Amino acid sequence: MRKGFLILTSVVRKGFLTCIFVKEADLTTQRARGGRVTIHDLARVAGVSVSTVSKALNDNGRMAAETRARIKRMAAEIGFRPNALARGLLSSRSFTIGLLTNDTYGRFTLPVMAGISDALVDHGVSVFLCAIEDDPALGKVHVDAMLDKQVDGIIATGKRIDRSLPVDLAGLPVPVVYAFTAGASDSVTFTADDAQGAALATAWLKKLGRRRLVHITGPEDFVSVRERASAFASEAGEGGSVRYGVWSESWGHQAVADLWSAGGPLPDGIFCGNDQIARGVVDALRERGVKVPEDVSVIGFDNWEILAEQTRPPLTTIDMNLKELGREAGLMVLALAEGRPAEPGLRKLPCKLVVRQSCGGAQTN
Amino acid sequence: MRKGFLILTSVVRKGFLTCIFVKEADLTTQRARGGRVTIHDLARVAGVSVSTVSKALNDNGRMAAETRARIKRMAAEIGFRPNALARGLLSSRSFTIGLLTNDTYGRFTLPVMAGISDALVDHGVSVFLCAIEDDPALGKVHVDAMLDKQVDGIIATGKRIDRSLPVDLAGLPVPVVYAFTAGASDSVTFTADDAQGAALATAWLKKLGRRRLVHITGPEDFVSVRERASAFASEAGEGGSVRYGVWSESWGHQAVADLWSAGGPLPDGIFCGNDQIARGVVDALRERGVKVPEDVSVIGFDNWEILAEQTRPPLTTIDMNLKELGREAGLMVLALAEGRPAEPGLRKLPCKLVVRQSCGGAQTN
DNA sequence: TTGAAAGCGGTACCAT
DNA sequence: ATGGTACCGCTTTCAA
Repeated sequence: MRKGFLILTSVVRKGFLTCIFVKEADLTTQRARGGRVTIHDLARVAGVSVSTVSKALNDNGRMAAETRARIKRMAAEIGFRPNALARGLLSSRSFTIGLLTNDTYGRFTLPVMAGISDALVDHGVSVFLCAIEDDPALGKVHVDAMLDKQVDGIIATGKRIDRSLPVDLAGLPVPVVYAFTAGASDSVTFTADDAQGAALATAWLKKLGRRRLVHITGPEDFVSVRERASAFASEAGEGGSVRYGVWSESWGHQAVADLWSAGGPLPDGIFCGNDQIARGVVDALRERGVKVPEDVSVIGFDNWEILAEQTRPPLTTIDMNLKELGREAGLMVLALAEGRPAEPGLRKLPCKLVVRQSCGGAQTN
Repeated sequence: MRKGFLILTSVVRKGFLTCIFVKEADLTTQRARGGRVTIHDLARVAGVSVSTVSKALNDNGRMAAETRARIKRMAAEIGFRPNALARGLLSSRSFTIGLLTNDTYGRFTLPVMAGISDALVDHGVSVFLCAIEDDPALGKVHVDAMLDKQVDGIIATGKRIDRSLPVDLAGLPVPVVYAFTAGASDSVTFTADDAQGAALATAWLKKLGRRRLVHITGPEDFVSVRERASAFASEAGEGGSVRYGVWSESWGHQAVADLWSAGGPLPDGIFCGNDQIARGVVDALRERGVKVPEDVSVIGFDNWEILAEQTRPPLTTIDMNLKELGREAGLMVLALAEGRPAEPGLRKLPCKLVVRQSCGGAQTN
């Protein structure tokens, strides 16, 4: 079949090929190798050599503008798309990166992923997803697979900045960027600016006239908990107190019970370490007849929309801009993969305030 | 550098190479091309031809067992890993599949992804993640990118079985499998068995002695809502009534308010269309002093753990086995990619009951 | 302005 | 039992 095809096209060489012949050739070839048109097919159809086609499509080399245009038009007509594997073999660039994560639940990873993918798709880069739980063996398998597939770089993401993934990513032949997980000191790591976010939240409570502030948060062994707590403390001043616990609604409930039964002065502003705790706090307050936001302002952290929006009243909270963080991480691996230099170290990206109704203020409607 | 290296190794040909030389060669080569050792390097180091190396490592062709072992040992020593791009170029198999999803929030997609990745990593297959929101242009870009990268197949996942992704996946040169999204009738589609799940839930309520049953669920235009409702109706018999609404906590609240103010006989068992609704129902009941599970049993759907476990009391619910669904979808594309035939059509995978405390019964502790 | 040929890193067939 | 060689699809000198 290939032979007959050759004779056919050689008769109609030099651009006199009609559209009908193109279609036929296209169909014939497609059938032959599963729908893929190669540059050779295109060259035959266009009546030029493969090198000319290559140069025409990549806008390099010099040639008659008319020839280039004709080849491009034909390429579009027969739906030619270059094989990225072959191209990658030559260029040592696969336009592929690997995303390693241990965040199975995905509350943090998903927005980050979306940002990465979003930033990279414009550059023709695809993302391998590797969920490794906390299994070092699985991690190694995935890393090896990625390297075999010649990824241009790797992004490692996790749930907290003070723990590292259970795989060793040092000394890899490709750049590695970390997001929300501890990375090597000579590489770039992204995280949210916990201190700034906590300061933002606390300042908002103060701006609304709240003075007796409490911070109900997660386990003290999280570095982000400590950073937020310390920013809260310095922003809240004398009146502020911090209660450490766990990342759950029930802890929010319990903390409210503790506070209200302690007999001291009651808080009028509560900054919670995450939206789950805030949800528990708001529910507990409602159950004791304390009005939110009239009597007490409550502010969360994470802007976990599905939770924040369904809380009664909807939660004012801090958003860590995870998608943006993902974008930056994506652009960073890309830059490193292309050899552009970057300053190693930890980069803290600013958080933003999302105003709903649990604090009162701007949008109490 | 390469030249010197060649001379060095040719002196020590035929397997007399010491470990020290191997290391040196390894390092030299690594530096030369970014940490990657090729089969040619290995061949030189082992003092054999590339074809012999290839056969040795792939366990085909015949050769002295000792030679094979020696080559394998050296490969391991110098950390040789075949370039998957080159391999894929020859075999037309990239050991890569694409995962297309519009489930940005990821509650459904994540477990499915985990299952797919889990099933495929054992087969050396990696997964491209493509989040396309509901943007047809973005979808096309991702599909084209995947095809360029010669994926062996595509899995399309979504949030509901009665809507399709905003991208045309028909006539692609690779097999496409659908999960939780509408697919072409000549391809394989996986979904949870909504009717079976609903029947399971209803039967559980009946088994616990509940007789006045209500089903509070989502919008009637979801086919899964209708399937669950109809299975509920036939299992519940005369006593059962269905209330359609939206997928939110607030709807759960409101439905309870409606029921309790309607003045009719009050239900003693409520089957909710998802865990969010169930959460709203449970909260609303508690607020009106109705005891769960003593007075009313409530059962959810989805087993969204973070929500189900934090509800007071924790929700008994239906789990759609999404991870298993992902596994099956993964194995299915793999099978199709390898040319193994499969019966096209819709495959409904069974749901399972997860007993917590909101219904009473087995684990009321 | 265009084309032939080498080569990226492997695999497979056919000699030896 | 082992090696030479062609080739997968594309890019890139270098000649014509």
